[in-house]
Amino acid sequence: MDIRDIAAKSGYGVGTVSRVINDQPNVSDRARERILAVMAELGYEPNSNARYLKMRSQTPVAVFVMGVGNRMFDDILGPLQAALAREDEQIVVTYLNGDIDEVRAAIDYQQARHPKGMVFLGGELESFRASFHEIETPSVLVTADASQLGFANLSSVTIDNVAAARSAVGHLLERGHRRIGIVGGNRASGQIGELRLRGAEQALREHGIELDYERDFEPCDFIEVGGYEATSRLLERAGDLTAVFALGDVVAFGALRAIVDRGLSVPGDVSLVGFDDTAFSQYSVPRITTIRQDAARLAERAAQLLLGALRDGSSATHELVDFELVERESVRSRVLLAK
Amino acid sequence: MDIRDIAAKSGYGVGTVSRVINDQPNVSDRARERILAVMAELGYEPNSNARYLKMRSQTPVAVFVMGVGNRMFDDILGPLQAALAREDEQIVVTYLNGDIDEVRAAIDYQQARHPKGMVFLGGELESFRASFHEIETPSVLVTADASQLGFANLSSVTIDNVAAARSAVGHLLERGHRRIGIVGGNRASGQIGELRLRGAEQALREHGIELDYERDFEPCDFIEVGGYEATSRLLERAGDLTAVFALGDVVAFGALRAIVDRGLSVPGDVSLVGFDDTAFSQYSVPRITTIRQDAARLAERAAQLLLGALRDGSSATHELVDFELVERESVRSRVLLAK
DNA sequence: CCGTTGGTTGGAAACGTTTCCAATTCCTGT
DNA sequence: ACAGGAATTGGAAACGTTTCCAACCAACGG
Repeated sequence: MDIRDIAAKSGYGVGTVSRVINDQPNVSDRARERILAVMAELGYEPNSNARYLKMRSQTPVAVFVMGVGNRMFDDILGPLQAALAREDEQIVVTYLNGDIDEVRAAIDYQQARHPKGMVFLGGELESFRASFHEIETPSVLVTADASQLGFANLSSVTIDNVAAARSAVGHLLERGHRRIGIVGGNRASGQIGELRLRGAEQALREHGIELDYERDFEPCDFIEVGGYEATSRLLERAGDLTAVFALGDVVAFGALRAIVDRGLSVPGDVSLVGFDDTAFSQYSVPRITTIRQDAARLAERAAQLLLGALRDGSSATHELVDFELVERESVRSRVLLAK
Repeated sequence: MDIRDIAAKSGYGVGTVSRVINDQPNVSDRARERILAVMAELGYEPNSNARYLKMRSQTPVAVFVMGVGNRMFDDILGPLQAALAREDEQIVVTYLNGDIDEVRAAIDYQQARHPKGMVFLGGELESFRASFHEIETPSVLVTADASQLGFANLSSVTIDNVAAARSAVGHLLERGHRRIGIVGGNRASGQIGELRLRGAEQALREHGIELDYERDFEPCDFIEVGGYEATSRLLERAGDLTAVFALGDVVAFGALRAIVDRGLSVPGDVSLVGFDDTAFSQYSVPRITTIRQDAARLAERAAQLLLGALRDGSSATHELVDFELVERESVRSRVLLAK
């Protein structure tokens, strides 16, 4: 069934029918009413391919989730989809784990279909420096800072990861901790781990401590098992740690387990701070002190930025949203002994 | 840039170019080679809208996730997308929470775009009985049993939820528990909660216990906060419970917190069994005894079923995959006193 | 040398829309 | 009653493919 069938049956021309479909002006109420009635009667649905072909509008917005298993991204995805759906934009999601070639292939594949827009959640973007500069499709990075990466053509939404990590580690330092280990982040997770690490380093330095990467830092993927194994290794070689800062809640969750499995208690023996404020840290035993970044808000802003670019062609922007340290039960104060 | 540009530049006709693009026979090697070269040189990408328009093939596979926040679904989504991507099928995801009208609107919306296929994760399908019978688009239900729901036209993949729940509660009973509370499941979560509840009921009955729905059961959404609140209420009114069976791991995670917040210990005072085997139960403190259903396998089978219907028009099937009770640390045996 | 066969090839038609332009109708003020 | 403008309308062209059919060519057997 065709737009022509509707035209014929309603007694109007295809042009008029098309105008009705697209809610355009210059259609008499009588015509609109009649056409709508016929469409309803025949159960007509416009063919989206023909439509998109003509309008040279494109396939849906492509979303890349780089880091399967990072619950934080799952929390962002729902609100993102909802916000975009409100404006009638679909998303096509591609889940990727770190492997660079796989990521590149996936991006090429999606680019080839000329998506209207693109959204990147997490991931290591550095190695796409070359190709990313040429992206003209409206795109937004969530959870990574496009301007810092040097992509002037891409928008982005993040919290200030450096400041947030600094406040997390600062919290530990204020509570008297001096031997602080750090877990999480690696090449595949890219900038985000790096920034948080840098923030941690700064906080330590402000207290006159130089981070020993070999001993007190252990990288890992943002998944539970990564956090578990990394923390086990860390504790193995640096048994005197009194606190651990996990670069993500998923990691923290694994870390908590690892600490307990060594027969230590949180926060009794080791204090723990996470990052993201996912359900993990809210409901685990003990509840984990963490940095809240509001997934819904991040998603909402990302959607607005993308929509802006889509609709008005507004240019690339970097946007910061607030974070907050939320104190829970996983940090214990240490009395500092006089030296 | 056009297929015509390629034709012109290569010196062949558009028909031949099209045949090359689609890997069809009846093209000389010389022609194929030349055309491929020109395509590469010009960086040509066929327009998928024009293509689909002509081929009357359709938009991507639509996936509905009914129950935002149920981590089990997040675990399925990645592998599902990967399996489909291997066969060059895209998915567009819609996240929904329970509200029936919202769900109906979303399904209508997607149906109108004539997706190639549809996949439903979870959700309450009962109220779609009327409309679901008319679905001709190849579709598969993951986590719900189409045949039991009476949808002969839809495929589905599940574990045997009844048997699994029975073995979970059976496990508790064997360990000497007699006062067992149940949390999770509600109208919006549909069949899945019902089936598990039924399994639990059976196990109890086999031990001569009749489930008191008013006292020992508390429904809730499959999210952490739901589990927390439901369990709090349950414990409030039935303080003598020695074990809790949560109908999903997310719920179990909230339940664990609720139990601890009442000053009770798991498994010291109250034993806990979950369902799904997500990362929650694997890494929480204590680790939670649960029913493993293999998300990757579920996803893989769902993809195959859908692909089968897409490619060979194979008809709707219901498939069962294995489950397994995995014993961890959240259940303690009770010595039964002689009565 | 010619009719036949089978593999190549070109090009027109069709897919179902939107958009533009010209034509028509309807008002309005005089 | 009529000119002039605005609102409405119809229809052709275009979007970028695939597909079908007719045409071509080379090889081959008689």
